[in-house]
Amino acid sequence: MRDPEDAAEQIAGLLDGIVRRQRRASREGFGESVTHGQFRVLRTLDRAEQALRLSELAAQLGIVPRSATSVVDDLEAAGLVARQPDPHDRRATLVDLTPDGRKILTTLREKRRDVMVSQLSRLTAAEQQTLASLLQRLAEE
Amino acid sequence: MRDPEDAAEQIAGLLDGIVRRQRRASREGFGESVTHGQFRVLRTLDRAEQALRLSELAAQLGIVPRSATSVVDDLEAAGLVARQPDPHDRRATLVDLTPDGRKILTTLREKRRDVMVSQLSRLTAAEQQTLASLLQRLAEE
DNA sequence: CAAACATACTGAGGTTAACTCACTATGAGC
DNA sequence: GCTCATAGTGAGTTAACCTCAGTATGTTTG
Repeated sequence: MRDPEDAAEQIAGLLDGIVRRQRRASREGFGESVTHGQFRVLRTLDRAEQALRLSELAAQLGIVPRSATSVVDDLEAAGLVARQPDPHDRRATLVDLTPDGRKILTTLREKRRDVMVSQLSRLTAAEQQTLASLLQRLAEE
Repeated sequence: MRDPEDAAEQIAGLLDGIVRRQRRASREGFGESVTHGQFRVLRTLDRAEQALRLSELAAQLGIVPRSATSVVDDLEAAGLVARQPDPHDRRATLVDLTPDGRKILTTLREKRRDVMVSQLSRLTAAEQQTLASLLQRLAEE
């Protein structure tokens, strides 16, 4: 066989394929409501449990601040997040979930979980646990 | 109440983050030469070990044929793949790697492997093996 | 065997999720 | 008070997808 893919190559390819499929399924599942990128913002804000500066939000998402501005624009127009000035720094704006945003996030999480279930059900609970912890270590900074 | 992410949610998020980071690193690593999408085409053709119809290529990539056309256009312009008419069906075109394409693929694989090494080195060889096999099962149709 | 249907590719144009570069407003250090 | 750094955004670009419609060719069938 020609030049077999080594472990790194193979894992990279598998990750890529799985995420690709999962992403597509999410898009269908989410329907018109919210894009994947918007979902990531909602989830990040929820996890923060407080309003975040736009730049801090961007950092947590791993994107540049300018990109976060656009996503927040759309979410704000949809009434799912709100901007407010940072009282301590007039350059900064704080972004937080609105009640509507919080509500829709719950729904989306359920949909996304449903989407993953068909794939994940091929693994036992113990295997899922193992997978999660391995991925966790991969994901660390 | 804030409903901790269950296993599916958590795994989905981790996969997403890892691939995002890996993709960005690849982009930097690949430099000007070839995009991620183009790399996927080269890899698929190489794995096939023969020329593929454009539609078959698209199917293996999990994209619609129209999208494959564009990637192949660019790769052909760069001299990394070649189109030739299918002798058995004048509607179809066969796509195959050129020697240049094959050569660059080797280089790219090395770069991509390097990119993953820093992440993957956090796992032992045995853990990498486990991870690969779990992902393999997730990735099955 | 011609009409109807199916398949293979591509032109035109749109979307998502990023990016850079350059700008304004504000804050901080000397 | 001047200089430099930081926060956000306008303008414009890119990659990687998508759909819809069109042309050319193959397949089936009445």
